[in-house]
Amino acid sequence: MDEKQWIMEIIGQTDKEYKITDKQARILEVAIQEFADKGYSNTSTSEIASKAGVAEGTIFRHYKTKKELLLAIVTPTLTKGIAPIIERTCVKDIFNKEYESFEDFLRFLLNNRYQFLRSRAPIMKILLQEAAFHDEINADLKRLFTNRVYQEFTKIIAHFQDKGQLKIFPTDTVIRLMLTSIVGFLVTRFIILPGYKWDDAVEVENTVAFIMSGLKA
Amino acid sequence: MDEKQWIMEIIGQTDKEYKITDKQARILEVAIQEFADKGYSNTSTSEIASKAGVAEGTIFRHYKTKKELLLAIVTPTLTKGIAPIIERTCVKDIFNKEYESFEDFLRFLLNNRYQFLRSRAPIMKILLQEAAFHDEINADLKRLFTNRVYQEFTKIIAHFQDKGQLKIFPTDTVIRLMLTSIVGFLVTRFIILPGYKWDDAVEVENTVAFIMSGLKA
DNA sequence: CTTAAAAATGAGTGAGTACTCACACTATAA
DNA sequence: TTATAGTGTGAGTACTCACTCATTTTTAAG
Repeated sequence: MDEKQWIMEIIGQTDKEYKITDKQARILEVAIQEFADKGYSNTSTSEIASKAGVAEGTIFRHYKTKKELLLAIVTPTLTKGIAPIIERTCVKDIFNKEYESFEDFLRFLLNNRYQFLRSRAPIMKILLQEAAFHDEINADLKRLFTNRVYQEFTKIIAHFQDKGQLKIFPTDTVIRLMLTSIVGFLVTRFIILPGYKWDDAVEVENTVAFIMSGLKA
Repeated sequence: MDEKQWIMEIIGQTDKEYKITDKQARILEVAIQEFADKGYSNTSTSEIASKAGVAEGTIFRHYKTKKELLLAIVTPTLTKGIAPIIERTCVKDIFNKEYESFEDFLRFLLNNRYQFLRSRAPIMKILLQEAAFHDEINADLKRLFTNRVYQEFTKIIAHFQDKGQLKIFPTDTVIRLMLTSIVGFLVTRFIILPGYKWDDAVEVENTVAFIMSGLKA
């Protein structure tokens, strides 16, 4: 259920029954695997086809081009993944005063993103790699960041600065330092050194403590 | 002089006169540009040749394969860049007691790496992108990190923990938090948002302060 | 069963790829 | 001048790539 949750995001329907053949699922599975391992450009459609036990033409029945296959894999994790969860789950709760302290918010955010990435590390690797070269991905990424993440974070930081919990620092700098530590942790954990023996709970706690020391009033 | 310092690193000789033709220099220049802009796999040798105003055969006169050209570009920045400066400049000075405080060391390190990357951002982008897929690069990176950076940092941290300046945290965690903030700053500054209007001196100072808050005893 | 639509096939296509090689040019030194 | 070695050339080669399409197989409803 949890392991293949991404496939539902890619298909686009969670509840309704949606036609998806075994072969289509295998194409996606193999494509994600290979794109993450060897890179989009170094993976041929014929290779995806043979490893998925499918004819090459079958890929192009479902996806007009190879790039469309890439975007089908990457876009849901980008849009349904990054933006809404931060907005709805976190921000709403914060202003509903579920979180009394910035530290609680930070802890929730880090755990939440950790859980999200656990089952999507390969897709995220593809996303980070290819964002550099495909304008479609890059534009989406920048738009989502500035319209959602950045705006919401600005509000949250102002909120907790007003409550006297945070240093009065330039907002951009606070966001940079905070995201750098969070993203740095997640990227190190899931992409650079996924094999290292982490005690994840401890690392999360240390990271929260580290960020808080630098930002609290 | 400073802008094309990388070419000396690539040729391998700083002092001695070393034969390098105009065309060879143009090949390197164009290759770096294109690899950084569009990625190694998406850049063809014929394209490099035409943009450098050179016949395609000329590239293969100097570099047996396309990959050899990539490694020629990337290896010097990896070896002559990352490892020795940290080792010689920083570590030596630290144990010569030029740095009384961890904060001074941190400030020096950040400024030093900042200067280093300023003229090598495109090469560093290529390095980070391609390290994921080329074992030659990846192996070098891991070897240099564990044998140099990691070992030296371990000593330095122990040194300042003994002096009572640093929290007694697990060394691995301290290194992770510290490097995450440093690398995060440099990558954001030079690769993700090079066009953003940074006040670099201020950002360096804030980053040093942020790291120190989280690590000092 | 019949039948029609949907899914799947895989040989085929043309464009593009990294790389080669026989030849030409140029510079230096005898 | 001639000899030699390094540099440069670009048409040519074998191959791989993403993508097509006429055909076959599978699915599902009547």
